[in-house]
Amino acid sequence: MFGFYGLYHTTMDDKGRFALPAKLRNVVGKDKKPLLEADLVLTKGLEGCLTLYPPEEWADIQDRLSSLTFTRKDFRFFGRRFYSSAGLVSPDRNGRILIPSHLVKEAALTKDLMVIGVNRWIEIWNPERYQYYLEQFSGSYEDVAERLFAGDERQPE
Amino acid sequence: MFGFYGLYHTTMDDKGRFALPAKLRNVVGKDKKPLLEADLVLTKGLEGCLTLYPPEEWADIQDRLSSLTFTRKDFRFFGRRFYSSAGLVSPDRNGRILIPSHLVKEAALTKDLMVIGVNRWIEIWNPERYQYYLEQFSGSYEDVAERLFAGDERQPE
DNA sequence: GCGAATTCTGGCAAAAAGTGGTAGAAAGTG
DNA sequence: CACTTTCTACCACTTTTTGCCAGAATTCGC
Repeated sequence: MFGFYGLYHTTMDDKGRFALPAKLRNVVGKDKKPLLEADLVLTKGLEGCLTLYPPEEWADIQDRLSSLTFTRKDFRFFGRRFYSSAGLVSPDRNGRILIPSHLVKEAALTKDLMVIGVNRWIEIWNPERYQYYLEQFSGSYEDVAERLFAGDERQPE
Repeated sequence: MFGFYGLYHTTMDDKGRFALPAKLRNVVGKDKKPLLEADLVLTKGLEGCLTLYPPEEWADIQDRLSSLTFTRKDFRFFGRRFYSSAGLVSPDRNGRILIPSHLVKEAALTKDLMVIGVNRWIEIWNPERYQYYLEQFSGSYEDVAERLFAGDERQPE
């Protein structure tokens, strides 16, 4: 029912902190509690962004990853990469989050940030990188929509 | 729910001690007790790193290994190599750990260390070696991720 | 359009983490 | 057995981090 929506522009200060946009901060779950209350997990996302997960969503991801066996080389690689680029963060009294410096580097973040709500999680992008990402896929928004809903008998609500 | 995350850069002094990054030191289990309280097991890991296990995780590994039969040549080899390079260590009052000198050699450690959290354990790397390891696999992060999450058909609520 | 409330931002101060060194204990050696 | 050397635990200082406060700016409601 509820989720994170929207696209926001914000800035990171010289300590690596950024203010979580209020619209995202106040999103609540079904228990009416803010989703971004205490401990969140910030991690390297796909296509070069950072992803911010609320606790429930993170637990879900960990469950799925726990089935990976570390006797396989590629899973070891993914595990190292994935967990080493994750970090527990929590908003301070002013709703700001400190981004670990190695993640700042991974996502090539500078002063200006783009923050987007993607339903169950939040993504943080370098605006230029996001722009570039969008351009690569430009024109295919409608195509993807059609493919996604192909064979889906339900009508959009 | 939570484990060891993140990537840290630290140094080893001339006695072979290194300060465990605070973010790793303070990780707690579900019983709210620090995972790295007393005795930890440090051992030769895969791909040329060292691995630091909290007690529970080590017990788990021991269980799994003990089910392997020692009548097989390769298991005997692995057992000898694995257990002989393991050692009990514990952080001093300042959160530093002394690395046994033979492990320093095994992992080709010098003054600068890279410490990463890999969920259930911690790995210690020679930074150059880790860099080299990453480069060997570069590009496969997104691939592995897609394979992992392939077949995930959940619809938004 | 104005006032009130909320959100944002820079800076500071207390607390925590990191670092080097030293003294006491244990181990090794003649 | 006594002496020397190595090892280990702890102490004290420095640096960094982090949580918090106060003022500025913006948004929202009336």
